[in-house]
Amino acid sequence: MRIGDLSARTGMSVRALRYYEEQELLPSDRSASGQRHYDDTAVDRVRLLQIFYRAGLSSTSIRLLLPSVEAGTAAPEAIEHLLDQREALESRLRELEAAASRLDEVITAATDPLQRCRHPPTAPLEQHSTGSTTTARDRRPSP
Amino acid sequence: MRIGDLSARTGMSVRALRYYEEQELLPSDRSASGQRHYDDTAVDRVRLLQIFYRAGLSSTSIRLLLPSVEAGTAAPEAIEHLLDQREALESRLRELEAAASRLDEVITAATDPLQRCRHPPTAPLEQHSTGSTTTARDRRPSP
DNA sequence: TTTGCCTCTCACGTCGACGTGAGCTTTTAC
DNA sequence: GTAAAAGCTCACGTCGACGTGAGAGGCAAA
Repeated sequence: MRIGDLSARTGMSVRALRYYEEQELLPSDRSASGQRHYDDTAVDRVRLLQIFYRAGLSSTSIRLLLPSVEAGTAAPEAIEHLLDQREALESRLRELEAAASRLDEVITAATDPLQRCRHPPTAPLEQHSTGSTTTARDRRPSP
Repeated sequence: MRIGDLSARTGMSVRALRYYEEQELLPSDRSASGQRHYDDTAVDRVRLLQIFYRAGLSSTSIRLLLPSVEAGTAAPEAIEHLLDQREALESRLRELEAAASRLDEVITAATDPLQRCRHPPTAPLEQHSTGSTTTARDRRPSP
């Protein structure tokens, strides 16, 4: 398939796909006239790239990660990097949970029809309960 | 306190604090000569801002959120925005979990000393088990 | 008053993942 | 055979949260 087909099948722009190749994340065969050609595995590759990009990883990190992910194994230095990235993801997860927790407090207070008691309206920097983050979801009024 | 003190107490750069004021997120009193002065509540405010910034919210979103968070309640349109941001956080959480899950697979396979059976080395785009994300953590060898 | 640190306001620089033409060649459809 | 559609390579633009001087003024101690 050519780049337009890959774009259609992955939802990524043609520009993005060329950018991935430039970053050595998405190799391509070239026809005699220079056009890029991909096989079906490229679709999965692009989706894998998107998983990492959307998680906030940089091109460089992904480039370091890819061989291990593809091979299903890793050299010792690669493992170090894997663990570093895993820890970074974990701390970003906790940051997101902290923000979600704050939003949940406000949403709960703002959508509670009974307006319970008179808590101090905003307890500054409350110890975030290390529990789950499933507090004030799905409260959007059904229209 | 002046801006240097606030910087020291929050860990944020002086430039960042001025930027927050520019974004109407951190008001300040000004002395006759134009220097910024803050009271103690500013420390909590900055920390709250960081919670949202680190979660990936934009200045604009935070500006819309802040009144509700401070007041502990919200107008109907504000509630809409609260729910939008909450949903955005949720989907970003899921993206992070997807990436973490992929890394865990690789880490497990790469650090497992027994190299279990002969799974296909990389199952392309496996259905991510909707369960928790606590699979292959804390495997870093104690040095 | 001088030293030294802090603060002020412009205002340009950065970095990363693409967007967006410009100008040209290749492939496809009729 | 020709025109539209798709591809190619530069190469500059973008956006957001600050970093980084430049140049000038403010403030407490000696």
